[in-house]
Amino acid sequence: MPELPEVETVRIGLARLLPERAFKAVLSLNAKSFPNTDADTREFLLGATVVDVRRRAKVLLINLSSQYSLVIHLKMTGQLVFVDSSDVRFGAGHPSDSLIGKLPDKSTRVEFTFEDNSKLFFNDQRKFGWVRLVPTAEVPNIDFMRKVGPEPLSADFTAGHFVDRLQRRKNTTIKAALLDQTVIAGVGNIYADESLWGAKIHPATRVADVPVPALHSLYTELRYVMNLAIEKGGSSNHTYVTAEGKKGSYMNFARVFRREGLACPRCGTTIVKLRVAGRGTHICPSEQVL
DNA sequence: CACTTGACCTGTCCGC
DNA sequence: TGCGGACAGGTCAAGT
Repeated sequence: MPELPEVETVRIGLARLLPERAFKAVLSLNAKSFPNTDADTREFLLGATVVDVRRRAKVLLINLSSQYSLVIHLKMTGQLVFVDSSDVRFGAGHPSDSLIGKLPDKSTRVEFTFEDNSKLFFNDQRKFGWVRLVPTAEVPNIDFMRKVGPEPLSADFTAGHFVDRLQRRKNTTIKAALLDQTVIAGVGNIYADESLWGAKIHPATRVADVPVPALHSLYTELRYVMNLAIEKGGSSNHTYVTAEGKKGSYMNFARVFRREGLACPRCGTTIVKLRVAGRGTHICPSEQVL
């Protein structure tokens, strides 16, 4: 799923497209994706306008004029795609790899319609993702929000904070610690592998056994790959698309992720895939050793 | 408390 | 072609 850079890319798109639009209708096609309780929806969603669109970790927050917020987690296969009113009616004229003009489809779980007849589709093949309507003041009290760690790209997040927080998980592997959302927010499988390759750390290394200078290098590499990925519109392996229904291009810049059998860009050794922390994991076996 | 594993779903790919 | 199993960008609950 969308990791921090993908969610941030969607946020940037929605922040450009949604503010000041007013909700006119909502259709929930899967109760687990959006448990639409008619009374609340009618009172706090319909007629409300979008104030702004924010992100915390991998969660999107669409703040409404009603003092409620749509809280959205895309999990593995979620998509939020905005379709303008002219495209809702005509659809054609878009590139064949664009979803615009093809929605709703069989993965559509929620369909929002605005007063001007433009639409926002929540698509999610695997149904792990969710949309909730929550009082804005209650958002910080959601379990996930209380437990989630600091934003790795924020200006005040230092290498010192990064090292301190990772070392709280000293007996697990460095990859499991990176993926733990309570340690650092927003890191997922792609950028864990990419940053560990950058810092030349084997993902299965016990946190306590990673030298502090290597953790400092990991901090720099993680911020580098995540910023680069945001610049490239995220990584599209399979289902991920931006709010405009377009794919991101970071996978063209990936050094190890999903590149097993290909050459390491630094030393030419063949990249291998293994399993660490229950996840598919990609490394250069010459440069990342236990 | 720290850590690991399976469950949640649908779709695709790979080997027989 | 069909069928079973493994796997896919994330989190939880339940287990040790």
